Order: sequence, then C-alpha cells, then structure tokens
Amino acid sequence: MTFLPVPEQMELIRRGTEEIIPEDELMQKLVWSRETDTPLKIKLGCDPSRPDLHIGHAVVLRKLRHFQDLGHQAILVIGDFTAHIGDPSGRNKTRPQLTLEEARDNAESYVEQAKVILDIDKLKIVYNSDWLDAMSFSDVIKLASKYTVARMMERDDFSKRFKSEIPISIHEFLYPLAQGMDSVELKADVELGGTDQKFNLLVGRDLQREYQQKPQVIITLPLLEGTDGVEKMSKSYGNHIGLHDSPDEMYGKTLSIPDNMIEKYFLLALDSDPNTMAEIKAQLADPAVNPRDVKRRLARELVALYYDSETAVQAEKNFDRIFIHKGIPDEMDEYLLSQKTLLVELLFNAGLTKSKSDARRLIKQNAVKLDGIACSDINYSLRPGCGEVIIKVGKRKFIKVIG
RNA sequence: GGGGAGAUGGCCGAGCGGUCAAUGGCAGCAGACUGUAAAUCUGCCGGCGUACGCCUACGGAGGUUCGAAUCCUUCUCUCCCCA
Repeated sequence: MTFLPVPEQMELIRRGTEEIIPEDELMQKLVWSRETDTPLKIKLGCDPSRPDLHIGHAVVLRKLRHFQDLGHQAILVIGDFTAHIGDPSGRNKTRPQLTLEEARDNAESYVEQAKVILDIDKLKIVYNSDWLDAMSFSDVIKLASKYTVARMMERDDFSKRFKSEIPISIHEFLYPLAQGMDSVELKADVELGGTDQKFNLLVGRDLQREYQQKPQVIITLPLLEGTDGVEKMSKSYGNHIGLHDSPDEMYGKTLSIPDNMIEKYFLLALDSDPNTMAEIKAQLADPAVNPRDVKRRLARELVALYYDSETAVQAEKNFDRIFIHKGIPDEMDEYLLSQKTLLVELLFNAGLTKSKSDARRLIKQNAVKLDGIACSDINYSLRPGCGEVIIKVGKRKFIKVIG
C-alpha cells in the first residue's frame, strides 16, 4: 500500500470536520505511517442501543470511510458493553441499559446498515465487552483512580446536570473511562466522534498516556440537525432521515428542512467537495436563485447517494405530483370494504389515525378528503359497492378503499 | 446518620377538598397562506361515544371524606443542607 502525500490526505480528512486535536500530531502520525508503510488505526465507537441509522450517523461513518479510502485501518468498536452502562452524552436523562444480548443483536443490524457507507471487507469490527467484561472490580477501581471528580465535572453535560440538580449516577462517570479503555486496548491512532463525544475522546488520550501509549488524535464532526433544523438528528425527536427511508420519504423529508440548513446538509449529509460547496454557497447568496431549487438538488442528490440517480428523479416526480399538483401517489395501501363502515372507524382501522377520537378531530378540521373532496361529517360512512375511493388524511397519508 | 424540599399528561410547569381531563409554555397535528422553507393567523392536542355521558389518569399502596391531584399513613425514587 502506498499512501498519498500527507497534505493530500489532510485535505480529505479536514473536510467537514469540527476539530482535529492536535492537528500537528495527526500530521506526524501520517508521516510516520507513510515512511513505515503502516496504516493508522482509526477508531469509531458505535452505540448499539439505538440501531436505526440515519444520515446524522452517516456523517461520522463517511469520515471513517475517508480513512479507509486513504488506506488506513478502520475499526468499528461495537459498544455492547458500554450500551449496557448507558451513555449520558447529550442527554439529561440516563439512557436505558441494554443486556449484552440485546446490544449484540442491535449491533448486527447496525453493521448491516453501515455497509452502505463503509467498505465492509476492510472493516475491523470489535466488541468492547471482549475486554471490558473481563475486567475485575479491582481493575475498575484502579482505572477509576486515574481520573478525578473535578476532571469529570469539566464535561459540560455533567456540570450542567449537576448545576440544575439533575441526578448523575456514578456509573455514568465510568462511561468515558470505559470508552477510553477501548482506545488503550486497540492502541488507536485516531478516534472519530461527534462533537458531543469530545470529552470522551479526550479521556481516551489521557488514559493512553497513563498506559504509556502515544495518545490518539481526536477528530470531531459537527452534529447534523434534523429536519426541524434545531435539534440534532435523532429518531426520538422524530426529525431524522433514515438510511433506509424510502426514496420518496427521503426526498420529502429533505425538502422540509429549513433553508438555513441547506449548506450544512450539502457538506455533512452529502459530503460535497470544496468546489461544489463554493457553488452552493454562491447560489444561496444569489437573490435570483430560489433556495427551493437548491434544496431540490440537495434532496435529489441525497436520494441518488443512497439509491441511484434514476430513483432520485422518480422521487422528485412523485413529490411534485403529490405536493405541488396535489395529486395522488401511484401506489398506496388498499383497504377492502366488506361491510358498511363508519369513516372514523375506517381511518382508525387502516392505521391512518392514532385513535378514533383523533380521526373525528381530523374530520372536523377538514383534513380528510374523499377523492379530493373534504368530508367534515363525522357520521359519514362508506358501504360496499361504492367503488374505489381515495382517502387522503392530512398532507401525506393516503389509502385506497375498495368497496 | 440528622434536617429540609420534591415526584402532575411527550417535555417544562401551574394547581384553593368539590365547578380538574387538570391554567400556561414548548413540542406535535390539522386548516389558511406557501416552496412539505421561514414568518403569520385559526383550530385541535388521554380513550370511548355524533352532544350534556362514561372510562382511565396527577410516583406505588392503603386511609380520612358524600367527594382528593389537593388531607393522613406508608413504600419507592430524586434533589439540597449538615455530619
């Protein structure tokens, strides 16, 4: 393996990163790697407690992929043991603790999804329970003695919670130490993570020093906000664009992001090169260009990235038909009408509303349309023999009733 | 170990023993306007019934009362102060 010259490697590595700490150490490592023809060990920890990947996760996975493309050794650490502890990062509540078995099952699905981004054949996958589970209580105490409470409290999340009198469990202090031990175990050269992981990544450096290793360089990546443009993308906020979302969903959700997120999405979600970024920036600054069109390009390219360009064009067409021309989708679920059914009943049974009361509310609010005509009668019912009726609920829920 | 405060609907946060399905804010949903953007306006926002109705709910379990989210007992959990 011959490695690219360091400056060229650095250019790709820097793209879209928040911080590289310390940058000169990274360059030294790259120089050394090139001279000795040894790939660097790039560590990325993943949390298998929530295995549904979205394009927010993809940001850091893409960075790992960059390193793979540069010929370095990517190591995915499945945090099965740490998921068992519950990472407090970015939470004001303690996360649920999974059993090791649950964590392992989730990990499989995680890797399955990550395949879209990573070169799976060259990826090294390790489970941190392999070494963490083997530690004895006295090992843990010895480890814990290497860090102080004051240093732990430097972490923003902990100090905030402490100030606002929100509980912090002792085991949460152990989380960064456990993650740091992963770096020691792997002798990682570089560790990647979101900006919310900065503290944990830095602890890895400290612990490696304690264990007479060369400390890892840490690279943090910005957190991508979700479709609301405010909270970081997360399934629990309901603002995520899943890697496995259908092309239509992916396209539509992307168009729903606020305009001020367009640039960030091009950079982080699409991993655009500097030339493209300059172009996008210019377009957004140009009053003659409607930001919507830039966003449409974003949505198209995003779908093309995870599917292909043909699918992306189709997704755009579908979108235009449904939302711009107020048409109906090609495909929708069907509901077979076997007997006279109250509309309210039907909406609920078909899963279009979360309860019958909800269905009634929506009908009263003119949100339910039968073949394009709003129905505000909560007593309306359909009977067999009425033929095909397309029911639309709200902006995007459709069902075809066959009666 | 001692003393004090507190646990309310997705979150924050009000709540005089009856008029509380529970003020308000956020989030969410729908309608209008749009570009599934932003801003704005309107309505909804526990479940079941087309209404005045019923059921479930204010940390858990008991109790007082005609009646409790509101009072008492106890349990669980959390925070603060002192040691």
